[in-house]
Amino acid sequence: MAANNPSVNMFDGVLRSVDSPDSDFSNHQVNFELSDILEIDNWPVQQDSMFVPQYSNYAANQVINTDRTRSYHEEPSNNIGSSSSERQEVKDKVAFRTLSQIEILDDGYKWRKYGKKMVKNSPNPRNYYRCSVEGCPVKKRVERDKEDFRYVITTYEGVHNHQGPCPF
DNA sequence: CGTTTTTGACCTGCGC
DNA sequence: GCGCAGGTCAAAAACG
Repeated sequence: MAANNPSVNMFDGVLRSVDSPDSDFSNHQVNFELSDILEIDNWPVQQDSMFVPQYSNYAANQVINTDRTRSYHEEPSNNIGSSSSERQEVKDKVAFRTLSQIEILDDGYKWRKYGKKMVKNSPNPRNYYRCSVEGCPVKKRVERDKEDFRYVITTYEGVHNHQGPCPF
């Protein structure tokens, strides 16, 4: 169901964090250093905050394609027997697809891998990462697209507790 | 020597 | 209730 046409539009979609105007993502915008190959002008500049990961580690001839936009909130369905429901805040879960050879996308944060799993219906494993900063609930899930091995599907979950360790 | 990766085991939700 | 599939833990190895 995923449109496998990698050579067409560079930026088919943009990742934006809904309902989080001052999400931690917003102050984490980084300009791409790949302006040679990326048509920045085609970037569909959207409203409020959008999250532009930092692809500084990419080779110069890599093609970035942020394709999918998905974000939803996990709302409390029914808390059975949970008296002190720790339903503190909504969980931002965003997933996007990136055309890249490498899967470790340096987005400025430090991640610690805590699991790997082979998923059914896909020959590729799925890697589970967690933000190295203690107390930070952000998790990240990286897997290759089963249709196109050239794509990497990254799923962020949660909002960072801390200021992003921006090395620049 | 501290931090991260690796990897199998364990846990849990869900469908049958 | 059981089995499968996805998600997490944790101990040991690997790494810088």
